Amino acid sequence: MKVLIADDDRDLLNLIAFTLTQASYLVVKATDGPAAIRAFDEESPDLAVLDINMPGASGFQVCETIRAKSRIPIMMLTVRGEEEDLIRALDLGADDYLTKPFSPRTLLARIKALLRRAGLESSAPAAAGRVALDVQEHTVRISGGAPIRLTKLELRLLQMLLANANRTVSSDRLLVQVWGHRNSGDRQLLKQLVHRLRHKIEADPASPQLLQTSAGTGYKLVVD
Amino acid sequence: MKVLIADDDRDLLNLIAFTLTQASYLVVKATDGPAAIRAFDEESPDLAVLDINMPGASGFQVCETIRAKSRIPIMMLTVRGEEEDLIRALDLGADDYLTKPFSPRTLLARIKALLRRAGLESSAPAAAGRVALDVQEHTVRISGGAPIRLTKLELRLLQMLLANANRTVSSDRLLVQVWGHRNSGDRQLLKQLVHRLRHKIEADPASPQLLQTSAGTGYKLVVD
DNA sequence: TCAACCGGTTATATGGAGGTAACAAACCGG
DNA sequence: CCGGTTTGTTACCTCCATATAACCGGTTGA
Repeated sequence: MKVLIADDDRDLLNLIAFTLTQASYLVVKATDGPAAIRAFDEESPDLAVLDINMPGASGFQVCETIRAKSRIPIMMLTVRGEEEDLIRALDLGADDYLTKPFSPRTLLARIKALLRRAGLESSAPAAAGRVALDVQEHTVRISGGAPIRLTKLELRLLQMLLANANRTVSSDRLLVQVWGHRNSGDRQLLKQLVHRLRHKIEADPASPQLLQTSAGTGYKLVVD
Repeated sequence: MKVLIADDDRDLLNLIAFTLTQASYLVVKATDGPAAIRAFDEESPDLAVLDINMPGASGFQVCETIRAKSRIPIMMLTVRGEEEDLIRALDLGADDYLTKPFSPRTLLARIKALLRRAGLESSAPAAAGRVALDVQEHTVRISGGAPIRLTKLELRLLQMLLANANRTVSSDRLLVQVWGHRNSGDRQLLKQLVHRLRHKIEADPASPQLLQTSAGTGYKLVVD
């Protein structure tokens, strides 16, 4: 689990980095807005912690930029007494905020909560019905069969479908969740991915039992 | 395994000492800064636990003094709400911190973690299945064969993999654990290290039985 | 009826990840 | 200071996941 932290206060940055590292997160640091955006592009973190007051681009701009490309959870940091900032931050798509000063432990707890909410929680081996997903090993087992190895994208897709087991997920949502950006014009990618995944997990890929199509909307994972 | 504890609160000191003694550590006690430094010089402990607020020299000074002479793991104790202290402590080279109040059990767990990280773990020579690691001697034995000498990095890599035997460990995590910092862009180092280690421990390095790669994720040690 | 659209399939190009080798730099004990 | 070992760096190769494109059949609605 990789976390991007952006704050121009180097001491605070290091303290946060240390705390998260101890909790076995991977940390990517940035001390100003442009660096944060660069780090986001290069490292593709799973979560971002952004200070609002930073030189270069403000936390707002960083938040907006990231949101334009990705749906990862974003937590904003602000100083007490500037609550109106928060409204703007949440408008721009931030998921949570924390008011300085805060204890490292608090930050850690909130980060865990965010990740849990985003369904990215590291440990939990997600499972529903006959589909058992092992995120760490990148494998699925269907009806207790042999583990099937999945690629990164296949795993993401299954994660999303599994999180909404037995319910249709729209193609647009899947595109955003799996690829992070992409306009919904890019359906070809999803078609391909579904096709490949079916060949891996379906007994008869021509008539899918698990990964079914919901015509005109999207796909659903039927787990019984 | 010898542990130095410095805290001016005698009750807490005794509680910690008792806990550690029960866990079969040797304990050296000090109730102020100068005593702590003296004890360090005379007893050469393997790890130090330092309260930040102490009469005489503060925990900071003690930390600095010890760091100037030694690389033993240092854990700082502080009271809740003084997080800025931690920044300074970590700057001075402390390895971990704990906020009072804490449970003895927590302290013990963190101490063990520190020792493990430093490769000083007292407990049983790490082993799982056919892989037996002797951390002191920097050697492995595979299926009871002859001991194989390992370099520092090889040892650490193997330690990490052994600690998660039969489970995939992500490349990013391995990089952080083995090299300590590093941007995760530096996968080449890991590739090389894996390559070298395979040539040492695998019967046929071209088709690894022990140190297997999990494509797109990382590596795992299969010990059966 | 037919054109537009949707979903499935196949084929091919491309880029990144991992393996290997060779070499350079740093380290270390004598 | 020397020689060997360990670690870091660069380059190249291969393979596979992903991206891109084209084609097919079915459905729908003008």
